[in-house]
Amino acid sequence: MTGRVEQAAERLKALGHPVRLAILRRVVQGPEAGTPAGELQSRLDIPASTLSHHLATLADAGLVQVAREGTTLRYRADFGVLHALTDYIWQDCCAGGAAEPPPTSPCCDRD
Amino acid sequence: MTGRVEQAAERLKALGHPVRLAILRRVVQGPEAGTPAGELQSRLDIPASTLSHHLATLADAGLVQVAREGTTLRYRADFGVLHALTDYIWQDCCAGGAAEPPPTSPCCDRD
DNA sequence: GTCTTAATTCTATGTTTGTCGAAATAGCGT
DNA sequence: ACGCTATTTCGACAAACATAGAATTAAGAC
Repeated sequence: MTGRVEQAAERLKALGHPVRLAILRRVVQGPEAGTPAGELQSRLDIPASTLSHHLATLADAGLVQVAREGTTLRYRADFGVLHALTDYIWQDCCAGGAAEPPPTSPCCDRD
Repeated sequence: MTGRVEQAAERLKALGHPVRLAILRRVVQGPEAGTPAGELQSRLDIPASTLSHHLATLADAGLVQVAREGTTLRYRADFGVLHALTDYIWQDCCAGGAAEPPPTSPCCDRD
């Protein structure tokens, strides 16, 4: 029974590593059906075991999902979870503050 | 010369801890001038040294700012940085993907 | 069954983190 | 200067994390 805060923390921590951020980026930019681990490995040029470890961290946090296709495993991003996470930051963690209206709003007025 | 990815990772990692998330929440909900460390300590009921350690992590990441006021140190959230971080996730890390339009937009349509 | 490819799990090692009591520092009042 | 309060820094320790080579599992082709 992990609480909401713990879950958000786990996900943020999972994102909190340069290599995992790079992995996520590649996964996001890859095909919607998912990117094979092997392709990530050759693109990012890191040992397979290290990559696998990071992928497991991301998958455990729910940020990516896996699907087997023959001998290859395809990883794809879970945008819903990612979304819920950024929402959490503003709506659950940072709501109700004196400085509530941020300098610029979170997404809709970037120009 | 820390790159953009490394900086984002550092900030996400700083947020990736339940206690620090709780600290940030309190800081956000506190006065705009900043919340004294002592008040955070009594509210969160953790040892002062532990709190100080977490505050340093948040401050090093740039998520909170400190200002001295006599003997007390007031911590306040840096909404700009927080904002830049959630923006980074969608605009730099997750841009250009097949599933680019998220299920719901990051902030402006929550009802 | 054997071979090959894809990826994970095992094992080991060094590094970083989290915790917190004790000691040190910073500022203010007297 | 002295005492008092607020907060940090030090020191120690266990736990978790990151890395990566070696061994293993999984699936398909022959």
